Amino acid sequence: MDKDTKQRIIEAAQILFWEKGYHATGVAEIQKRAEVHSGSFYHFFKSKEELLEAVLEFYLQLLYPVVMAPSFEKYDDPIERIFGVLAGYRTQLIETNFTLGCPIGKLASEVEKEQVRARQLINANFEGWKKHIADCFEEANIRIGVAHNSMNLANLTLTVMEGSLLQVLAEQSIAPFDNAMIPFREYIEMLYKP
Amino acid sequence: MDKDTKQRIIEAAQILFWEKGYHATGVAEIQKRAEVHSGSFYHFFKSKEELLEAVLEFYLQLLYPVVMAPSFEKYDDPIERIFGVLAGYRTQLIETNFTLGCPIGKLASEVEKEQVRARQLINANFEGWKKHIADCFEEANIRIGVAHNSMNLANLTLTVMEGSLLQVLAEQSIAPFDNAMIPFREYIEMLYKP
DNA sequence: GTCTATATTGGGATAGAC
DNA sequence: GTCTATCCCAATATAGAC
Repeated sequence: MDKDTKQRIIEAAQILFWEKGYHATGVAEIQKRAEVHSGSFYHFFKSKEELLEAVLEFYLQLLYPVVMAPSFEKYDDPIERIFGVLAGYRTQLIETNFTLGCPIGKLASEVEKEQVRARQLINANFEGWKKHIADCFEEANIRIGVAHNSMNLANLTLTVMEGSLLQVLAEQSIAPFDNAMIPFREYIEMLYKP
Repeated sequence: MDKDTKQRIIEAAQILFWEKGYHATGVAEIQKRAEVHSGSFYHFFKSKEELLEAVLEFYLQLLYPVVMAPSFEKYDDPIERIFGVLAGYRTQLIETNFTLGCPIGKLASEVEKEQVRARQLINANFEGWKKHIADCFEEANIRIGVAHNSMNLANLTLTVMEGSLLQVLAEQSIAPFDNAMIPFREYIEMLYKP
């Protein structure tokens, strides 16, 4: 059975915003991809911005099952889980020939201060991401019997991920990601295997 | 004496692209800010994209004198020079109430694959930035008598800077920057003071 | 809820006099 | 090199029948 119309629009917008960005994607293009006409579109969303908010809410739903779960199910070790999540972004970049990085990061750089709700949702996505990663660091603390600030480490992890993805997309090469991972991993291992 | 028209256009575009981004800035807005009419604008630039390229070339000129020099002149120690450059971004964020981050990073996230020349110029800016920072790491190697991969460390530095700025602008708080700096600095000091 | 047709604005860009 | 006026199209959004 077909997904309902509203969800088809959200998913069409999601992929287009991810590929090209919010401003560069036209409503007409979203309608075409979703196979929906203008009347239906504006029946569900009163504006493009409202659709953006729906997309960001959808990302919030996808965060655990799509971003975290594959790595969390593959690995038991909490540190491996973290690097597994990062490896997921790496794979995505390679498989899409350096087209798809982090969709939240992309939108974060385009959303303006006035778009209050969209900003809140971007922050909720970042916070959720960091929370899942911080939980891993926390578990590593417990297992290994040390005490590092797990939320700060999660913050650094997101920082390294976003910063290297920006360069990967600019350079169209995986090198900045791999080159950042080496010292980042070295640092984390130093903390947990002193 | 007034700056010439072409330069006034470039500088108007530079600040607007920095504040709002490339897509969100209209040519009419640039003309107004530069106090130039449409005829003059298109006398100098055949398109908005060509102007973007001129702005990126201008950034290449500003890289050393504006971004690097203030810190390089303030500090003699190469590692302090690096953190001084990073502190410059921090100051800019605070003083502009979290409006102005890294202009190249902002443009990097908006420019599409097809904008070949603009992409090259973005990469040239990133490469130049990393080269200056790598030179500092290299000098630290020599002074301290160790051997770390200075270009990889410069890559990590840019990564941490860009990744944390993205979060700072999203959250409208300096915390992600400061929280990333702590472990980053700890890592660098560990390399050079083992 | 969906369709076609259309309103309306603003975008980038051009024409041609001066 | 600069001015005013304007073109052209794409953009978001709406109207109203079905």
